[in-house]
Amino acid sequence: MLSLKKYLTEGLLQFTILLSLIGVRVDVDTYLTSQLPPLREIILGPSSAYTQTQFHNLRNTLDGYGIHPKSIDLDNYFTARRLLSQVRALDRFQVPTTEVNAWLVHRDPEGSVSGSQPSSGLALESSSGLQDVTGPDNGVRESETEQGFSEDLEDLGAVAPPVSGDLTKETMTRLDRSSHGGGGHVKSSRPLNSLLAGHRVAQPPSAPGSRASVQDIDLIDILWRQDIDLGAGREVFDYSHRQKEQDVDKELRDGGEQADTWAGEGAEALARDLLVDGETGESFPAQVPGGEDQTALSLEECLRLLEATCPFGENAEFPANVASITEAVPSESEPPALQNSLLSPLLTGTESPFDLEQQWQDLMSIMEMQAMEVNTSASEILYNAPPGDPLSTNYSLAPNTPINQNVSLHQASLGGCSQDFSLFSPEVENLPVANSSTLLPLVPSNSTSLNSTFSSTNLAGLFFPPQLNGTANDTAGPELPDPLGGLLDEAMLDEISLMDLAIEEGFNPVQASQLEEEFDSDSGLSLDSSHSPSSLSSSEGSSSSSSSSSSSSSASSSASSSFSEEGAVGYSSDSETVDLEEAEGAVGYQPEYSKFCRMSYQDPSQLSCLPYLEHVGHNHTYNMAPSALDSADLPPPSTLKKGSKEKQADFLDKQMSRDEHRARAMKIPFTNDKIINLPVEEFNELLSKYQLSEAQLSLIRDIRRRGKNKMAAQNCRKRKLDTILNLERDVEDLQRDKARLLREKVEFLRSLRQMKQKVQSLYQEVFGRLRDENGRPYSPSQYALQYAGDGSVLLIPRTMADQQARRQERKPKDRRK
DNA sequence: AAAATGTGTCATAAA
DNA sequence: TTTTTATGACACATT
Repeated sequence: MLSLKKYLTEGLLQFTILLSLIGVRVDVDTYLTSQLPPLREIILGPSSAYTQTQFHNLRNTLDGYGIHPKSIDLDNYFTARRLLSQVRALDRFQVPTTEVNAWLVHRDPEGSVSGSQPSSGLALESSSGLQDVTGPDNGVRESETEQGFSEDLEDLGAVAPPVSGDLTKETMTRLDRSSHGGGGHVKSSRPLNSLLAGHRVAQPPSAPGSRASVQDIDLIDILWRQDIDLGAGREVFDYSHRQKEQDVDKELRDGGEQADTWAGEGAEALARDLLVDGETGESFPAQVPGGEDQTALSLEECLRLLEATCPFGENAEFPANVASITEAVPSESEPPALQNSLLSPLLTGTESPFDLEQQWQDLMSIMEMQAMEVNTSASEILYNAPPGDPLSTNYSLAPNTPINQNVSLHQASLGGCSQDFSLFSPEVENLPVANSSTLLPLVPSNSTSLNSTFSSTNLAGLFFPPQLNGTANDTAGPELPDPLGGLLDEAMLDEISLMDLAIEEGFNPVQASQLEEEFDSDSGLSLDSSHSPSSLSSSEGSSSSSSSSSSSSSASSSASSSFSEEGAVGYSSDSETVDLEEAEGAVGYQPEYSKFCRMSYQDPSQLSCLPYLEHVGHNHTYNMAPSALDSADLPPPSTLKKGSKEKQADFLDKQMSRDEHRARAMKIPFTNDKIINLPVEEFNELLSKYQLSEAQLSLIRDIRRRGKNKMAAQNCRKRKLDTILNLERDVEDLQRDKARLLREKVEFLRSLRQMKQKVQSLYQEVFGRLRDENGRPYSPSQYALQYAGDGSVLLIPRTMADQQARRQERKPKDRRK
C-alpha cells in the first residue's frame, strides 16, 4: 500500500505535469482521495490515449526499453533527452555567444507565433481583467505588447494595496505566462527575465531555493544580453522597482482572477498555503516555488525548444495550452492532439545521433539532481502534508507559476522519470546513481560541462551552451584550443628538466635557483592561464588587430581631415571591432577582459550615429536608456498614470547628457548629434540657417567641442588599452622566449657536461693503459695526455702540459683584447 | 565606507 | 588661424 501510495503520488506529479503541459485541468483531489483505480487507470492505461503510438514505438525500438505503461513520464524523460541532445548540438556546433543569443531570440518568435494562433487560454484568462494585456496577442504589437503589459502592471500597482507576496508572485507569473503563450511576443524573454528577477528578489537568499536564484542570475544575464542585442536595456528588468510594482499589480488581478479561475478546494488550498507561507516566511515559498519555478520554466523552455525545432502544426497549440493550464476547462478532446504535438519532438529526439549512453548519463545526472531537490521540496509537501491539499496545491501551483517556478518543473519531470524507474525496476534506479556518481567525471568534456551545469541546477546551463553560462566568456569552450596549453606543458617540462638537471648534475646552485625562478615565473605565467589564453589568443588576432588599429588610426586621421564624419568615427573601424569581437567570442575572454573589450571596442561614434543607441556606449546610461527610449518611442497605453509618466520623464532626463539638457534649455533647434558629428562646412551651414544668439552659438560650439573630445577620449582610452594589452602580450612573449633560451642553455650545459665526462673517462682509460719502456704505468702527476690539433694524442710531462694550458688560456684573452 | 573602475570634461599640445 | 585630435589630469558616477 505504501508503495502504491508512493507510486500514486509520484505518478500524480508526473501526470499533473503532463496535464499541465497539455492544458487540461484535472481535479486531482478526487482521484487521490476517493478513486484510486481511476487515477491508476489514467496514469497507466489511457496514457496511450494521450500519446501517439508511433512515438512510443519508435522510442521503444530505439531505446531498448520496453514500452512502459507509465509512458507519460517517459515522455518527459525523452523530451528531456531531446532537449539534452539539442543542448549538446548547440555545444557541438560551437555557437558563438552572440549567435546563441540570437538563437534564443529567434526561437521565441516561433513560440510566440505558434502560441498566438490559439489564444483560447488567454481568452479565458483575460476574462478576469487581463484584457488589456492579452488583447493584442496577435503578435502585432510584439515588444510593445510587453511594454504595455508592464505598464499596465505598474499602473495597477500604483493603486493596488500590497497583500501577500506569494500570491502576487503567483499571479505575476500567471500574467507573464499569459503574455508569453498568447501574447505573440517576439521577445518573451523580457517578461521572463523580469519575472525571474522578481523571483530572485522575492526569494530569501538563504533559503534552499536560493540555488535557483543564482542560476536565475545567470539566466537573467543571458536574457538581458539578448535584450541588449535587441536594443532593450537592463532597465527593463529593474527588479527592485518593477518587481514591486508588478507584485502590487498582480495583487489586483489576483483578487478577481483567482476566484474566477480556481473554484473549489484547489484554489482554497493554494490560497491557504500561499498565505501561510507568505506570512510565516517558512520554507515553502522559497523551496517549493523555487523548485517548481524551475520546473515550470524548464517545461516551458522545453516547449519552446520543441516548437523551435519541430515546427509541426500541432506545436502551435503548445503555448496557448500551457498558458491556459489553470484556466482552461478540461476538455477531453484536446489531449490526444496535444499529446501528439507533445510527443512529436520525441521522435526527433530519438533520432538524434548522439550516443545513447551519454544521454543516459546526462539524464541520470539530472535525475540525481532532481532526486535531491524534488525529493526535498515537492515530495516533502506531497508526503508530509495532508493528503488532499498538497496535491491540489502542487497541481495548481505548478501551472500557475510558470516563469519563476519554471526552473524546476523540468527537473521535477525528469525526476519523475527516475522515480518511475525506481518504481518499476530497482536495478534501473541503481543505474542513475552509479552512473551519475562514477561515470560523469569520465564523460567527455562536452557532456561533462553539460552535466556540471545540470548538476548545479543551472537552468542556463540546461538550455544554453556552456559558454553562455552566466559569465559566458568565463570559460572557453572545450573545443577551443588552449593556446597556452603548449606553453604550460613546456613550462612544466622545463621545470622538470631543470629540477632534473639541478639534482643530477649538481648544477651551479645560483644558476639553478635562477633558472628555477625563471621557470617559476614562467610557469606562474602559465598558471595564470585563465588570463593568459585570452591575451595569447588575442595576440594571434591582435597582431592583425593592432596592425589594423595602427593602420586605421593613420588612415582615419588622414581621412578625417577630408571627411570628418568618417574622421569622427576614428579608431572605431568596423574591421577592428569585428576582429576583437571574433577573438572574444572564439576564445572566451576573462570576464573582466571581455568587459574591457566591450567597453573599449564599442564604437562610440557608431553608436552616436544611431540616436537610439547613443547611450549604449556608456555604462552609466545603458542600464536605463533603452527602456526609457522604448517608453519614449512607444507611449504606453492609455492606462498610464501621471506618476509613471513622471518616471518616464525622469528616465528621459537621466538618459540625456548634460549637454543635451543644456541644448534643450537653450532651445537649440537641432540635435546634439548633428552638432557634434557634422562636418565643419555643413555645421557652419547649419548654424547660418538659424538665427542664433551668442549664448546659443557658444553653447553649440561647446557641445561640439565636448562631443568631439568625448569621442577622442574614448578612442584614446581604447588605444591605451590596446597598447597595454599588446605590451602585456609582448611581455609574455618575451618571457616565453627567455624561458626557452634558458631551457636551451640548460640543455647545452648538460650535454657539454656529459661530453666532458665522457672525455674524462676516455682519458683515464687511455692513460691507464699507457706503459713506459719498463712496462710501468705513467704517473698521472708527472705526465699528461695532450690532444693535438690533428687529432693525435701526445704524452707529455705535466710541466709542459701546464705551460701549454696556460698559453691556451691566455690566447683567448689576448684575442678578446 | 572605501577602493576600483568607467566616463565626461578641461587644458594643452600637436597635427 | 582654425579645426581637429590626442592625452594627462581631474571630478564625478558606478561598481
